[in-house]
Order: sequence, then C-alpha cells, then structure tokens
Amino acid sequence: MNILSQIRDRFRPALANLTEGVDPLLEMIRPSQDASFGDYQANCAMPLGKQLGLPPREVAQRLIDGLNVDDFCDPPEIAGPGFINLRLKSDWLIAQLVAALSDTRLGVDTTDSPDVVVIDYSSPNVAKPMHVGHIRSTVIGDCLARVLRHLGHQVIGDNHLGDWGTQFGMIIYGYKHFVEDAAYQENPVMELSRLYQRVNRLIEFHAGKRNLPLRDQKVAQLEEQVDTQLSVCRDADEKQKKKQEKVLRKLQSQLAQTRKERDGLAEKLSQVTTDPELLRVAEEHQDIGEAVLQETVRLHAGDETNLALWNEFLPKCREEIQRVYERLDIHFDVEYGESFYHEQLAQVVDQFLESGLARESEGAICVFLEDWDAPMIIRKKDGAYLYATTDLATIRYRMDTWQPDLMLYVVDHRQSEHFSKLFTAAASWVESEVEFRHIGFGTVLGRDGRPYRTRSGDTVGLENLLDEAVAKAHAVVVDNDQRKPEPEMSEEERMQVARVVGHGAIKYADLSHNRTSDYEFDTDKMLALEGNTATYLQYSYARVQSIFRRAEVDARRQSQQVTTFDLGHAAERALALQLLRFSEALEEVLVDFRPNQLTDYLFKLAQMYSVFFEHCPVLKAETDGLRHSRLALSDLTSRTMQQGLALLGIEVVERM
RNA sequence: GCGCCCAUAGCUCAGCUGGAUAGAGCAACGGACUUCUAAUCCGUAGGUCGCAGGUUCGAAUCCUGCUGGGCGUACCA
Repeated sequence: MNILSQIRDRFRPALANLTEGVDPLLEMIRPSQDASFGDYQANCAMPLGKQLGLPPREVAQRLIDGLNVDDFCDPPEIAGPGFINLRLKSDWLIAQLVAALSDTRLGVDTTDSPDVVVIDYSSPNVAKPMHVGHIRSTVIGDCLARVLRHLGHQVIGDNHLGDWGTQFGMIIYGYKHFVEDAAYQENPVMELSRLYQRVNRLIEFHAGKRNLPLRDQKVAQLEEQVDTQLSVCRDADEKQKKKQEKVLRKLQSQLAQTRKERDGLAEKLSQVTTDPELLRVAEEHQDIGEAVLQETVRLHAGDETNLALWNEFLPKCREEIQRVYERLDIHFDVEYGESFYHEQLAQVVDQFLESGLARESEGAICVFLEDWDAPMIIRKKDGAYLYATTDLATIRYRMDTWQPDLMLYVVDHRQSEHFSKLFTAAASWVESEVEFRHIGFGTVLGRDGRPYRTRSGDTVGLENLLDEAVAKAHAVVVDNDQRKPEPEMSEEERMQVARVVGHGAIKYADLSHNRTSDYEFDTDKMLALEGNTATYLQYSYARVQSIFRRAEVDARRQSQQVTTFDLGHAAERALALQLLRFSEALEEVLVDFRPNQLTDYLFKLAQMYSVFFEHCPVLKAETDGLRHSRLALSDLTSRTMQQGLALLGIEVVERM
C-alpha cells in the first residue's frame, strides 16, 4: 500500500474529466512540506486553470467535486492560489497500521511489472588492495540491488573485476625484477601491492622526466603572455579594458592550471629522486613503461610464463578482496572479470567492422559517433583491445544470458563520456529495447578538497578505515556500557556491537549523500556517532528493544495482537504517518537510483520516534489500550528501521 | 578549443525534477538525566540560494549571459 499512489489513482478520473494528459498533473500531488497544510497536497489546479482559462480556485473546486476520497481523507480544502490540501482520516491510518503489523513486508507491495536488472558495481582492480575510492560504487550498487530485489525485480549483481589489464602487466614486471621472496611468502598480496606501487612510481618518474621540461617551457611562456597582457590592460582605453581583462583572466587560469600540472609532475619525480636506491633502480629501468605494456601483451597472447604468474596471482588477489566483501556483507551473483571476456573480443571487433559500425583510422579500429569528435577505439593500432571492447563484449554476454530490461553501471561520474559513447554504440549493435544507465557518483574528497589520500599521498586502504571505525565505535560502546549502574555487555558482545556500528557508520556516510555530488570527509566526521548517522538509527532500534526487554509480559506478542491504535498525541500521529510512508521512500530511491532518499526517510523516522519516546511513555502509559498502541507503534518502528537499514546493507543490534 | 558537472547557514550537506515562511547535521549559546538507553530531546542564533537578466500566478529549481571551481577530451581503466 502506497498512500501517494492511492491518492493519485483517485485524482486520475477527476482530472480526466477536465483535461487530457493527466500524468504530469498527477506528479504534482505530493506530501505536504508543512504539516499545517495537511498530509498531502495537490498543486495541479494552478497550471490547469491556466490551460482551461479558469480561475485556479474554481478548477480546484471542480476537481474536488469529481474526487472520491471520502473513505480515507477528510474533506479536501482549497488554500492560497488553488492548492488542494488533503488530510488522512485517523481511522484509516489506524486500519493501515493494523494491516502492516501482521505483514512481514510492512505494507510494502512488490511491483506489478518486474524487470530483469543487471547491476555492474564495485568492479575494483584486483591487483591492488581496495581503497576508499572503491567504497561508493560498492555500497551504492549493493543498496540499489537490495531495494530493487525487495520491490520484486529480478537482479543480477555483477562485479566486473579489473583482472586483465595493464595493472597485471605491472605486477608481472615487478615480480620478475623486484620481488622479495621472503615478503612474498609471508604475505603475497601485500608484496604484489608493493610491486605495483614501485612499478607505477617508476613509470611516472620516467614519464615525468620526459614531460617536465615541456611543462616548464609552457609555464614560462604563459608567464610571459600574462606579463604582456597586463601591460595591454594597463594601456587599454575604457572600451577595450573589459575585453582585455577577460583575456588576462583566461591566461591566468591557464597558467595556474599548467603550474599545477608541472608541480604534480615534479612531485612524482621527487618521490624517486629523494630516494637514492629507487633512483638507481629507475636508471636501470629506462624503458619500463614500454616493457610493462609488453608484459601485458604477452599475457594476452597466452605466454606461458606470464599466464602462469597470472594464474598464481589472481586467486590470491581475489581472496584479499573477498575478505573485504565478507566484512561488509556484500555479495554478488556473478563476478565475471574482464578476463572472462578475453576470448570474445576479436569477434566483437569483427562484428563492428562487418556491420559498418566501425572502421580503421590511424591504425586503430574506431567507432565514430555523431555527437563526439573523438571516436570510441575498440582496438589499438598495436592490436590490443581496450576497456570499451570488453564493455561491449560484456553487454553482448549479458543480453544473451539474461535478456535484461535494464543495465545499471555504478561507476565514478568521470567516466560519463565513456558510457555515453558505449551506450550509443551498443544501442545500434544489440538491437534490443534494453535500457542502459550510468549511475555516476562524485569523488570522495579529503579535507583539502582533493581526492582522499593520506599525508604521504597514498590512497587510504579500505580495511584500515574499517578497522579505525570499529575501534572508535568500540571505545564509545565500552564507555557507554561502563557508565551504566550495571554494565550489561560481555566483551564479545561489545566487539559485535562495535563491528555493526563501525561498519554501519561508513556505509551510511556514503549512502546519505546525494550520489551525484562530490563529498568531503575526514575520518572523524565519517565516524561521528551522533547526528544524521547510522548510529542514530541503530540507537532508536535498540531503544525499542530495551522497552520490550523491560516489559514484564510478552510485550512483543501483545503488540502483534493489537487491533486498534490511539493516535491522540501529535507525536503518535506523525510517527504513524511516517511509518506508512516506507513504501513511498523505497520507490523514491528507484526514481533516480538515489539511496539518500531512503536514508532521509529513516533519519526522519528516527527523529519522530525520538520525539515520541520523549513525550509518550510506553510501559507507563495511562491505560492498557494506550500502552498496547504505543508498544505496537514501537514494534512497527523497529521493524521498519531494521528492514530499511537492511536495504542499505546495515545491521542492527539489540542493545548498544 | 570543445563537452559534462558543481556553487544553498561559520563547516558538511539535503531540497522529492516549478509550489505556500529555503531545511537537516555538526560547531556556538541556553535548558532537560530520582521517570522505558542523554549515542537523546527542547530552545536560541545563523541565508540578497555565486552574480545579472529572462520565462510565469509562483524560481534555489527552467532558459540565456557572466564569474569562480571540478572533471573529461584518439589508442589507461
């Protein structure tokens, strides 16, 4: 049962009497922002009045005349320029609550038109440990999968692992030249990660050495141009001044940009030059960039040594990543990495060539698309394939295997152009009604507004962050428990609570932001256990459990048998209405695939429960009837909270 | 050069695709623990929604221009 949908269904015939094309008008029915206007409001009389050439208030009256909502709403009221305000009848609210009480789905229906949805998310590069940058795709994708599934869609979660690209060329090269056997025996993944970083640094060093002089030159050139332009501006007459100053600003911003690039290169260089040992190694590996590409080519060509190394590394790398997924309770239906599609790439390119969708240009096989200057390259001039090729092969495979209605890619928004091209190219290739969507998200920034990194410039390991979150939560749990007259928890339970709270904090920090914006965190803020956090929601759940524990009789059973509610207190009514909006919140998530719609809903629910908790004693309610009603409201709140958090991938604890 | 995105309270962010007086959380200040968990609640203060035009009954939201920032842009993913 979805209140908003029901109201819209009732408005549909009333609107159809007056006009055509009612769908956009139905969209204008929504929850009221201000409770004093009622529970829901219809804003469609104003535009309709314009369309019909009638005063909006008169249109509103006609709408109401044709509207049948008596069974669940008070008589509608017209306000202001023509708003129609609706207030739900308490009897009806009560009946809905009673129904939800005995429903394991809490009144949330499954969809009438289930889709088959493939979600591509997380997709880390397995050659290095997961870092903070991976968390968004993983957590958002997991949440969307859970919500879609809960609403009755068939979901295939696919972890499109980066297990075949240049990064493996890098660790293969690193292994051949720099491996320390003892370290590799001790902890192979850590050693491989070290090798990756080392090779990466050396490549960047040589690239930097080549490019730095060019940058320096460019900086000098721009400095000169800025100087010249400064004097031009000084000498310009009033008419020309504005124009010339604009040119100046442009140059200055170019200069700043180029300086930034140069400083970035210089920093990469100094990482090597300040380390004599590394510098010596760098000298010995002048052609490392090209050599790494060759290792990758050999791997792809089936070279025995490289393939053997890859077969040795891959399970270890995947195990490492799997450990993080276990901790975070993330599960995929399939994990076909890029390597899975390797055999199919040649065929993809052939098909594109044969159908005329692609052609050769400057030695590369390119798909030229109408809206872009640069083509999408599907085979390099050296014969190697690219991620665009793999992505196309992946689409073909998914179409053949699952015939999905929808394919979601939960990937960093910086790749939006790649996906636009990919989807355009794929659309004319697969000839199907399938819808593609890039679910982009912003970058996780540090306090300096730059991508989140440690002081030394490395990315922050995800496991360290999780450990930190759990440790911090543990300290709070212990502190809290010890302050009670009688500490309640064993060390084991404290650890369990800390784990749930710590991991929840990290997931929630991510999901509660609008996915499209970049967001900034420092660990303190991310791990804050107050305010709009998972902890606050988990706390409201635990408080309900505490009430049930303290009740002498089997209060849970009692609450489940409640047949009526008392919503006399404003806090009770507000809580009740919020509970009945769970379904709206879930559907709102899927409108634009935004999990923060659900976190917002749950946060408001928790706030409303807190207000209720302050003002409405449950166990000491004046009458048995009121006590039962409040127990049942508490029960519904805790179940909604648990289910809502579960859909975010966050657990609850019985006490904290 | 071209393209995409962003600018909302001191800070971090919401704002449901055009609705009524722009909201939270931190931080600040003032209150509330003999009463079901104070990881909480109540209150105060804090805003020319980057700037300038336009569209209309009505704009943080849509359009145009400007300013400032981020990202991408032919063989990395």
